Amino acid sequence: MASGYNPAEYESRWQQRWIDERTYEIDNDDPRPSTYVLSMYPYPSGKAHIGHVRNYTFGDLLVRYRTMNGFGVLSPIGFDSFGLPAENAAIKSGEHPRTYTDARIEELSSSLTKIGAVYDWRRMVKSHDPEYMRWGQWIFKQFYNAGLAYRAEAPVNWCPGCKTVLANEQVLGDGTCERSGDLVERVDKVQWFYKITQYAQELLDDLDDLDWPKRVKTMQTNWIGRSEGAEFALPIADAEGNARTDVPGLAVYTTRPDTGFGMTFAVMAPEHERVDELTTADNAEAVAAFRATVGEKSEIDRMSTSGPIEKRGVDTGTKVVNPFTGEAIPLFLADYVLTTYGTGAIMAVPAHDQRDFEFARTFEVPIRSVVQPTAKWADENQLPNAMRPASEWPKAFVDDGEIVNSSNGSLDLNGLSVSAGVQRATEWLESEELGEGRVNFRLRDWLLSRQRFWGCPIPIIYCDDCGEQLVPDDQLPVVAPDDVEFGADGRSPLATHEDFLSTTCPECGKPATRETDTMDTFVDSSWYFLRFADAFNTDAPFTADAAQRWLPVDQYIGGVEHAILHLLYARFYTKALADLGVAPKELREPFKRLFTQGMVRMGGGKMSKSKGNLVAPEAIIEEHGADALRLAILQVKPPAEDVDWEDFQLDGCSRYLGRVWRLAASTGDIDNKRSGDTTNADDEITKSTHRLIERVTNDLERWSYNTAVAAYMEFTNELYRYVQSDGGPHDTTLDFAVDTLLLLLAPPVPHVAAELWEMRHGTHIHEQTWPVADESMLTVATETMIVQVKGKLRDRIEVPAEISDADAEALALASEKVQQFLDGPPAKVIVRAPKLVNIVP
RNA sequence: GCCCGGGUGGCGGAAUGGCAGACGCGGAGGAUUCAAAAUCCUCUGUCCGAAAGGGCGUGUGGGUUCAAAUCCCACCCCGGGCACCA
Repeated sequence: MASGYNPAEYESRWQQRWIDERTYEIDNDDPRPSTYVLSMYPYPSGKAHIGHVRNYTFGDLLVRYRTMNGFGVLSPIGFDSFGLPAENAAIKSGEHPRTYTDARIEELSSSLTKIGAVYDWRRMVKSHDPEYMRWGQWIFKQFYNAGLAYRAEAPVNWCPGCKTVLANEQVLGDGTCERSGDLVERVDKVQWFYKITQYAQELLDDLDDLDWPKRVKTMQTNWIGRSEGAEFALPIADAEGNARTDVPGLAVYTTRPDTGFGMTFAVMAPEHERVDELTTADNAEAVAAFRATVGEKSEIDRMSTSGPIEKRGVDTGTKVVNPFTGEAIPLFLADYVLTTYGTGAIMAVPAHDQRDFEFARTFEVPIRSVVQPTAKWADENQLPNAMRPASEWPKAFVDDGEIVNSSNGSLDLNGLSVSAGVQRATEWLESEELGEGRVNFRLRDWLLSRQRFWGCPIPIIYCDDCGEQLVPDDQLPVVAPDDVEFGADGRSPLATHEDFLSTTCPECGKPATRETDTMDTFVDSSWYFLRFADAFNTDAPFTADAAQRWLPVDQYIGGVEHAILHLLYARFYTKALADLGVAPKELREPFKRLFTQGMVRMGGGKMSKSKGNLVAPEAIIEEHGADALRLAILQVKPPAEDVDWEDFQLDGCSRYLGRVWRLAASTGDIDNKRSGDTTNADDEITKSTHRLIERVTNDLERWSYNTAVAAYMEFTNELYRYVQSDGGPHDTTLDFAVDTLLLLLAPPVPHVAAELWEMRHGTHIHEQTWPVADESMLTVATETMIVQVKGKLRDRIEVPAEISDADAEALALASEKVQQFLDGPPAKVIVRAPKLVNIVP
């Protein structure tokens, strides 16, 4: 036997060879069919932890597999290198974020190399690279000129910990900042926005054609939140309850115009712009008091339903007219109506909306049923008689039912279903010129400005005379100065840096000031995958031709935590760039296929730097080798699932690679090898080899890496038995089996496969072609036919693979074991030759 | 509350209507060795049985089917997302 498996001897040597020999560098004129495999570029936090290793192992396996399949694979890597941690480090230590970040990139790059991941490093993109910033700012300008970037005052999310505003997408469900965990405050501020809402419908529609995990698509669908309904005006009532014509009505939005006859009050958001106008003198004091309490509340308090409901609304004293019934109804303010959605005012139908129901109960507004509850619903709610008045219901009836009590001189909804009622009521509103059908989205525009230093500056200059001006192209990139001091107060030093601030107006040449806000780092990650396609271009962010050559990304790999942040923004950017003619017109989506891998946990919890439970791969690689670590990652669990570090089986994987090593390194020394004609046993090995090719190829294609590892192990076990068998192995049969195994192992464990292949052949395994199974070798001579009696296994019989149904049935019925369970001729026999016969007595 | 996943040995998991538990970990036994490590081989769901063999078994309860971990209905539990969005 050859010397043992010793990865330390050769792993770094192969890593260096892949770089020196430019094995995975690829040019845009490469003649091979192209494919683009991309793992989400990492935030450079320093040395890799085991979670990184898992993510980048999956991508690397695919790059190597596709390369062996004859593709010219674009496999780039970059770093999402702007962001708060570098700035926080600067505040703490005084080290400039750039030097800090460059050092972290160095560490992470080195880690990636040590796990055997291969990239075209020439194409590296770093967010903080001035050349990348130049084009990022240039793109901002195109968006600005197209009306897709604008500045506006709006209620925004302010994180007191990060001292910056956040996008809606960065505020967690509990109202805290996704980064610092601080409670986010709502403040009015002038900020920069991208008009992502312009693409809401397309972002929704195009999800259909993406080969993405269903749950990610669902999350985006929910986030975009399309709803169909009607927008119409409630006339303001005069003292007699008649509609005034001298003031415009109050616009409301509803998805249930079918329940218009059940509207017994209306509600405005406390921040609604017409509150003062529509409050009576008598109620002004109460309204002012109410608005003050709402203003004090945090978003969380406001969202919680635990507070006393009587504190959550106030009567304006004004009445509006329900256009369906002609009745004058009260107008309230309530904190459950949001100013940012729809028109900021609603028609309230307490019988058929739970929030309206609770509000009406407290404020003693009539509850009028206009949809007949179903008997089932009445039953579930202990209402023996569904006809009881709605005021006695325990809750609102919101399901489909038959519309009742709903007619006036020109509209009759009675007897219709909810959906038919919605349609008829909308048509009526339109014909009466009261309103129209309308689609609303939950999605808001993307707030992109950040009051931070370590980000890409927004290329805007403010001039007292000329107003907002774009920085001219020849002055790009706008780069933050180096001579800055980070104070302990956490504010961006940009805002107070005189040399940075003062500039001249590009229009009139007079003194002017720069915008000091920087862009959200999600802007940087919204087009880096396009830059990779043309990374050396100094005249443009990329050419449409280069983008056409590589995009969309054929396989994108990353964490599900980006489902509605990065993955939505990148889709918007791609669509906008295509419409602006920067990217190819046809490029509507950036990522054709998406795979979301699970994360690595520790002790059941998330691994994180702050918890101090990161597992560093270095020590593991030293002890077991990078290949064993990669194999353990693949073997332990399906790649889409979260995994606990405790479940990794490094010893087992190490042991397995040792078995492969001894088998492949020693086949020349086996002394009982035969030549010449092959025996049945030899032919079975050859067939198994072909079956392995088939199995592994299928498993790699369907991301079933854990079963692929099982297949390697099973086959290796079979080869061990074969080598040790009485007859001994046949020389070419064994060589074929071992060589094939090595080829199939090359993507998951690239170093050991390369080393063994070179020992055996003197060539480079990663330049070999992926083996193809011979169809004719996948057939077997005999099958084990299972015989069931009434679905229970009673016997197994070896039968020829091409046995007829009749023969199979006869054989099964003749079985002694089967006979024991039969007392007479069977009632029915199901035959699926050659796999199964099921006898029903 | 709504929307997605998921629930299988001591553990990670396999099985896309047809032999439940592949493969690995852990465990037991054996070979090799002066001994050990390493390595190699065998066994390992559960109950009854000396064995042959048989019963039971994929969260729970029903159903469809010759046949269900797999499909359908109801429920329980775990994980994730969204959540006053009118």
